[in-house]
Amino acid sequence: MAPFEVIAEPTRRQMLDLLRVRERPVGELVDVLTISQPTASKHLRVLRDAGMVESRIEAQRRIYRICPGPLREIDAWLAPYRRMWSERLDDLERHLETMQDLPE
Amino acid sequence: MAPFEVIAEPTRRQMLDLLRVRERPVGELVDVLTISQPTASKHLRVLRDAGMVESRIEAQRRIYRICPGPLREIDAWLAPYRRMWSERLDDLERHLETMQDLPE
DNA sequence: GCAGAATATGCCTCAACGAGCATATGCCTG
DNA sequence: CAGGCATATGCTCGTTGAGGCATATTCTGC
Repeated sequence: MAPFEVIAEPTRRQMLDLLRVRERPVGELVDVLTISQPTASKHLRVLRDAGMVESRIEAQRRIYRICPGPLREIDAWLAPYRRMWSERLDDLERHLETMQDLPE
Repeated sequence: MAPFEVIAEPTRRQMLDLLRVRERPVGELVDVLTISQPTASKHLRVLRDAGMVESRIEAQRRIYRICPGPLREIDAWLAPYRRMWSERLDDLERHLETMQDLPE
């Protein structure tokens, strides 16, 4: 599944947001997000297949941690648009300067 | 439709990429992307409802142009992860410096 | 080895989405 | 105002994805 589709799912974004803070076992994600355990496992499967998380085994638990790498593809696609905001911001700044020079 | 779901569709991302360069009529998007005209119109509808494009009428044509605003939501979500790459890059740099200090 | 905890998987159902096709709408020209 | 061009919409169908539930798997401690 492509990175863009992976993060289209709100629950998966929340999972990444939680794992970004610190690594966590599945049960903790289930508790915090109040979702069923199978649902959590399936979303984690998708995230793992997409290379966005890794899991480590600790006793009966699987501790998941984030791998932000694949998100760079999204960031790369977004980059040109980010420049557009900056340009528009520059336009705004110039406009404000003009307003200062020529107060109506 | 949420911005994340809108850009999950490859054709819609291509449309945005084309409109980012310059505004274009529907027919041009149809030709460049080699998709059917109804398909193009439907995707443009989704993009318009999401506030990512605007259309202007010129004779029988509708000229579409980009409105990058809603993409900022995606960029905002992505920002913390972008910081993670920077940190890792810093780690790599420190590691390389250490290698220089202690060549094995 | 067994009971139980933690997680993964399989199967089913339902809803949503995208494409194709036909058709409607709007506008311009002769 | 008729005919044609450009675009939008409606309908249908096939596919996909997410959740619920039951069950399989794996590990631990006794």
